[in-house]
Amino acid sequence: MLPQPARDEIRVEAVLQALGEPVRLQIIRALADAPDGIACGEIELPVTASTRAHHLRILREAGVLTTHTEGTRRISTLRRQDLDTLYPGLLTGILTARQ
Amino acid sequence: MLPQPARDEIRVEAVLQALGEPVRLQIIRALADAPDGIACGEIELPVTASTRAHHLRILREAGVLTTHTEGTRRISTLRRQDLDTLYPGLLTGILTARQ
DNA sequence: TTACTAGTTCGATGGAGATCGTACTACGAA
DNA sequence: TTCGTAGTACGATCTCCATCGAACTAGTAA
Repeated sequence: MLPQPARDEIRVEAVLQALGEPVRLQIIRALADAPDGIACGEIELPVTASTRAHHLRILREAGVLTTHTEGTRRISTLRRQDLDTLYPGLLTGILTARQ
Repeated sequence: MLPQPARDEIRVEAVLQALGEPVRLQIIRALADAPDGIACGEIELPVTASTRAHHLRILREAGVLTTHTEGTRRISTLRRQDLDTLYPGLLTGILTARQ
């Protein structure tokens, strides 16, 4: 598992800043549809692989998602329980807002 | 009342981007403590008046707060009901996260 | 009128960060 | 081993935006 903040190290400023970017919001929505996680490359995004890796790092370091390795692939999963515990309703509020 | 988006014009991207900035989050927290609104100048912020006005405009145009004029003062209020309707739990999630 | 106060707008600046290409690592298959 | 694939790290660039000072508007008071 790649380095990430513990639940009590997650700061709401970092979470909101991480979510306030269109590409990263797209990633979050893709992850929300994949409860068992998804490989980075499988998310359709209008950016190159290196930019994608950059955004995933931001999200991971903010505590929004967790990443573990399976062979050459890296599976990312929403830290839904941690976020729901810290900020009840936040994630749901964002995800249900999908038009 | 200053120009602001109607409830159905509020976009979650704009809201999250507006909230993902430390000074603006500080403003939101001050507003949350003042249900009847508060004059911009009364919020303690580590920025000049013009920067303050800039942030308030961002928040207003995103649909997070509403502003009306009382004499020379501009009173800002959280659009709590609109936000709760659109993104139930989001605001509460953020505000209860205050350390 | 004049003066003061509250706040906005404008233009400029500086810094942060989104983006990319390239080089790199790590794993799996042939 | 060699090759291909998945993904990351680094350095450079470029755009966005937070910030400021200065000028401006509008209301209030003397």
